[in-house]
Amino acid sequence: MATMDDVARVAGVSTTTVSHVLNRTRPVSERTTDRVMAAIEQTGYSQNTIARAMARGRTQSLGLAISGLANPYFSELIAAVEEAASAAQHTLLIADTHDDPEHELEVVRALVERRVDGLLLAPSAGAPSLALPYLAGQSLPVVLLDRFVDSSLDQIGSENVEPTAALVDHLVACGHTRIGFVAGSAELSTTLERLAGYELGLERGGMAFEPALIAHGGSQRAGAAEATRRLIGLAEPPSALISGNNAMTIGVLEALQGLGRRVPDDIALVAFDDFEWADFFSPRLTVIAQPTDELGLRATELLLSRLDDPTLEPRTIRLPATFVHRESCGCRDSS
Amino acid sequence: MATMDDVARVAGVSTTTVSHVLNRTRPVSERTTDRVMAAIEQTGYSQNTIARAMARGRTQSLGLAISGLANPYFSELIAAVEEAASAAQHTLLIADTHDDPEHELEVVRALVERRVDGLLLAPSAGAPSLALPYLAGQSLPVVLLDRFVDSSLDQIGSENVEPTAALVDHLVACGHTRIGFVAGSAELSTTLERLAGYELGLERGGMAFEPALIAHGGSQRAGAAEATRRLIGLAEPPSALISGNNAMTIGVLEALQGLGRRVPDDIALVAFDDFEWADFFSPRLTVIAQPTDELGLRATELLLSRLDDPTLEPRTIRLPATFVHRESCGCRDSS
DNA sequence: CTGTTAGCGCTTTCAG
DNA sequence: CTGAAAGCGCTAACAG
Repeated sequence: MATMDDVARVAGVSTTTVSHVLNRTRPVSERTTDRVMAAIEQTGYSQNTIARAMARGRTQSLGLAISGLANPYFSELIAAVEEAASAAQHTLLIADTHDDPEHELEVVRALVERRVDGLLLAPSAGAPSLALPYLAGQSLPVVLLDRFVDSSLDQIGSENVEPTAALVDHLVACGHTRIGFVAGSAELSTTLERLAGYELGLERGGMAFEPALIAHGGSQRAGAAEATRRLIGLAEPPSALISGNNAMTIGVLEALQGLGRRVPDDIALVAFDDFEWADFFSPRLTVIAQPTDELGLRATELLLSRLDDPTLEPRTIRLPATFVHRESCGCRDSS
Repeated sequence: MATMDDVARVAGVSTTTVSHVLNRTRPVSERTTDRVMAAIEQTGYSQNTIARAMARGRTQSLGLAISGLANPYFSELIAAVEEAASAAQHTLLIADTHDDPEHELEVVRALVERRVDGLLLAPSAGAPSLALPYLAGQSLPVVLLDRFVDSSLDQIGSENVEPTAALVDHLVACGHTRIGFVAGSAELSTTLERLAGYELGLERGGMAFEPALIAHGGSQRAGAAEATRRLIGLAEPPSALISGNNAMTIGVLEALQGLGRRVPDDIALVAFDDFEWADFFSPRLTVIAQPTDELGLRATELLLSRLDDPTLEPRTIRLPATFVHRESCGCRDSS
């Protein structure tokens, strides 16, 4: 594979000059430029990012470590981050943490070893004891995504409390009095906040908080199915369910179908997180939609700005999420 | 950030030795090993993949260039490839071609510039005139995924003809006589093959082939919605529809809903490609499911084997796809 | 069992 | 407007 030296030789100039025409980093006469371009063409030269990174001390790449790459929420996030990154001339390296602290540490380490210039991380519940301490020793710009765990770092995510409360408000308005909540992993800040929103909604609706109506679904599909079965198996089962995130929503529906309960005829269901296809399948889910595009864009901007100026004060940003009214709540009003 | 020299200095050995203990690439006394490990700990040393790649002439990474990262079919593929790659100690660099020849060339070039050791590519329709010729000049091991375009390269994908014919067979068995087909981009091999399967099924069912019943949906959701409207608008509209891939299936349903046609009551629908959640939403889609996991695994093995031995003859592999009977076909039989 | 040394392919002073 | 030369941090002969 042709190197810069090959190009220089063919063009009859120094590698310095080749480098400068490639990077437009100092004026080069038109004649020389042409010769170099011709030589590049002729040799089929292709830049070597590795060597360049080595010489410059930065890779012009960003790392993105999240869980469940296939999760539609994260897919949209990836697309947005990728776009923002490449607009700023950065490549994106993506890794899946599997939401497991050990694995997370491993992939974060891999990203560091690849010398990404900055890192976007959706921290797992165990991050504060593994990945984050590791990162603290690496002097690498980091922004935390989705979940809030360390205010000494830049963090960005959605509003959780009020939107979840809005879900409850709506169900209450629909006449429900027993509302079950399929919650995520208890260690995640999002879970805690959505639970707080659930309680807030209950309170606003003048309803008693009943611990038995909360079932932990572990943020994953299987756990949510399990949790749903527990809720439905209650002596006084809920007449409406709230699912804490999109992966769990699939699990809830799976369980409901297994139990022969139809949505919304037999039971109402609303959820946190939207699906791209939610309008075209039934039950048509009433949900809270996160502003994933903006989340990805702003997160990347946050990171890039810190690369620019590492002395910036840590920032925490909350973006609003919106209520999308469809039919799984079983009401006809547009509350 | 600590370098190997720092570690060597602290441990009181040469960098050579540090390198060798890190890579287990030649015996080192236990005592020395311990000193080195301690020094690594103490300095917080983290390997530098960039420098290592530079010195070794390979990056221990593979590139994956596909379109529609969010597409569930590709998401599963990514997961499988990633797993196989990391099992073989390779990092995966993922890029989205957007199924656009120009953009594809750009991302393929970016991957080459990052010096991936090998490349997995789901070629766009225009690949033979841009990305492939470029790659031909790069002496980089490549395997083509999903779509077949160049038998001088390794290629792997699913069976398309017979499975699509099976979809038709089933609809015929359900009593349908006018079956519409929402086809993908006309330049893709998958589209051609699925069309061939459609015709084959028609023929086996003793039905006339009617060009008007084929509408090109451009492989994307929007185009498929459009195509569906054309089909439904026919003087003699079809009583059953076949969608050529998962992105288009969403578009078909979108259009059908807009037209107030219910599946399967007003019209039957079957599709190529399965969805993870297809069992829990209605219409419950009857589909052909591709063996995405195996596709990803085998594709990666193909690539790794070629890295091992570049002289191998090019191989073309077809994997079977399976019929999954649910309810959108509107029949109760389990044909 | 360990160290010396010569690069890998590029960027970037410093000098003309 | 152009070049020489010194690295960037690591690996891998080669030598002991």
